[in-house]
Amino acid sequence: MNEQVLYQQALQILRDHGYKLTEARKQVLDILMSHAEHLTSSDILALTVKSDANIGRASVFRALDLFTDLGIIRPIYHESQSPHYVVFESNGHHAHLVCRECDKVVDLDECHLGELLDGFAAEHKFSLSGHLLELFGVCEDCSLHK
Amino acid sequence: MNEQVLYQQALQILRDHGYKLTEARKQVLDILMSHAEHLTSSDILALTVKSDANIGRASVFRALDLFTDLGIIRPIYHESQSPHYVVFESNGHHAHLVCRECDKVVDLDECHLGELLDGFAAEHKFSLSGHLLELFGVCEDCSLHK
DNA sequence: TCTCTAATTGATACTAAGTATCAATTAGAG
DNA sequence: CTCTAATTGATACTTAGTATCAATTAGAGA
Ligand SMILES: [Mn+2]
Ligand SMILES: [Mn+2]
Ligand SMILES: [Zn+2]
Ligand SMILES: [Zn+2]
Repeated sequence: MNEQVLYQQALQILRDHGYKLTEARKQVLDILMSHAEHLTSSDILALTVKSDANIGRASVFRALDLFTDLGIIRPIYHESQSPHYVVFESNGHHAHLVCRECDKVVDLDECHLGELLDGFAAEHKFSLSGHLLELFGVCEDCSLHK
Repeated sequence: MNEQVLYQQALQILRDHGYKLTEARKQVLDILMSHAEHLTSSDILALTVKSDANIGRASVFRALDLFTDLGIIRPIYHESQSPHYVVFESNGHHAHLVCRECDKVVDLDECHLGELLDGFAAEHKFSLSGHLLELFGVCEDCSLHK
């Protein structure tokens, strides 16, 4: 999906939840959306400071936490490094092939769960050994208690 | 699956890769296997020291890294806490329902990807908004280069 | 069972990711 | 334009995780 569209959608999510569209948040969003790679918080911090030296480190971490809470991004954890951030498509999908040897991460677009395991693995010449699937949503308790 | 079996399987994986079955590793493994919850590294460190005060902090972290490399466990990242560790079944499966409001995590046994999205969500009264699927294996390059 | 050594360990000091605090600034409602 | 609650940047701090290194040990081989 177009990064400009994702960026606008994210701004809308912030507005919808009553958060202010501050310079720091826009800068961090912009960096997240304009990098296809999975950036670490340190990467993001460095890039943000580089593009606007006035932005403080705490605000960058605060933005990442906020975007994560809002489901715009998600930290993932590969190796023992610090977390990398993944931008969700607006359909909330994100699928990876992760190599256990070299930690290469291949993004899978348009995942259709049914055919996934065999189909994508074959397509990318991966030999699979396992998977972790996380479904995000709202539980019954939380739906009721508000 | 039986925790005793998982424990023995893990020991076998260590042996198969030529790692020594040291007291520190066995203690950490034991704690991982005997707790169904998702423990953080701090939890695991505290429990290990509690059950054997001779074990050093570095060895606990080293064991977690090693087990992760070997695919026995996997760190997951919810909220901005430090990572929690997940023990993989021997089939390499692990699936969660994660509530975006309260961060509750529900384990899904026996996931069959096809029916998952709708079936499990309905069963657990979750309203889904997205998912992250990670397939682990070995990429073509790594298969060839060794 | 004993020997030998590479692998591993625990203790310790260190690094750096992430957080708490707080006075100063600002988005944006009215 | 005014006003104020939300947010910020600077800074100090906490703490998860790591690097180092001399001491110990698992377990292969004799
Ligand atoms: Mn990705
Ligand atoms: Mn689980
Ligand atoms: Zn690879
Ligand atoms: Zn909930």
